[in-house]
Amino acid sequence: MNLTNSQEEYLKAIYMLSNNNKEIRVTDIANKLNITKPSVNKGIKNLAQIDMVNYKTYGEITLTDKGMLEAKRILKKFDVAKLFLTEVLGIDEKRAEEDAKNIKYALSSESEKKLEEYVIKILNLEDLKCNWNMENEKCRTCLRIKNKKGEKKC
Amino acid sequence: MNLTNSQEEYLKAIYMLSNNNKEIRVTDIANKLNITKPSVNKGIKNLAQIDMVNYKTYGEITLTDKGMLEAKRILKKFDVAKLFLTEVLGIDEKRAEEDAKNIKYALSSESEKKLEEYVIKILNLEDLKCNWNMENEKCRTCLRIKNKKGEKKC
DNA sequence: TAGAATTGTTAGCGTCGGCTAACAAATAAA
DNA sequence: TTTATTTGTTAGCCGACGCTAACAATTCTA
Repeated sequence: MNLTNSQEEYLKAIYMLSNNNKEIRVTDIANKLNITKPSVNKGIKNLAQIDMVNYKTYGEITLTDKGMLEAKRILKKFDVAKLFLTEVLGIDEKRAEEDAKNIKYALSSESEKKLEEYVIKILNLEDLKCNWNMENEKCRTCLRIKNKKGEKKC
Repeated sequence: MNLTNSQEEYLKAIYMLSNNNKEIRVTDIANKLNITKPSVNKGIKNLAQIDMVNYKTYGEITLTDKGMLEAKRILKKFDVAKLFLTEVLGIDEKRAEEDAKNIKYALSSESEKKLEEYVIKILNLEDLKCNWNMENEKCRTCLRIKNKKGEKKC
């Protein structure tokens, strides 16, 4: 498939926004990614061409099945990198998110797998199947509300 | 300064090649980075403009003082990332170098610092001031030949 | 429902960083 | 020293991905 980092960021943004149960608009993505609407427009058309998003002029933006799979793969990588940065290295969340965004693209799937195993081991977790969506305080997988004890998994 | 990843790779390549005590030519860099000579030519002219390398048409390519500082900073980051991947995660060297190349660019200096501290702690090292240059089997800092026991530092 | 505000699109620009094709300079060999 | 080989440069193309300016469609509101 080989998406660019920019394309991955679009898919990630759409996926995260899709938790809010409202139509996703160009403006939402532009705000989330801090880029202009024309850039988003171009990027989305681009992703529609490779069948990652459903989109037609002035229409709603949704992920295709293919796009959804990719988005989940991307988010997983991002989550693993962020978790490592925050929980293992002790980096603050803002900084960690910024770095994880780029690290996720740098990590081969092999390294990601190893990093995930490492994080699980070090933090004494059972697994990382469930990750918290920091966006809306729900787990991305099971959609339960994040508890107040700051637990890392469901 | 804010160099691009491509620019960092040029500086890193020049620095590593400069251990061989022979004139660095466009071809050397092209071979090392696996890109074409015209691309290198453009890249080097670019770096000369921002005073990172000394270069004039058909001439030798060397790092300026500024370029040397940057190169060392870049290599350090790369080394830390690679060491983490190989020694902590157990990733094979080829893969680790490929990933570290990109990770080094993704890491903020803050994350790099924390990662370095972490690697030092986990591997029970005193420090990372001396790193092996895997290219020519000499330590980048003290230039001693790598010993056969596979020691990680001088 | 008409006009204002918001949202979305198009066109075109600029930079980065590769590439090929073609040629020029330098070096090596006959 | 003349030719062949290697090395380096120039010109120009292309895709990715931002941007602004201008305009079009849609939606909100008075």
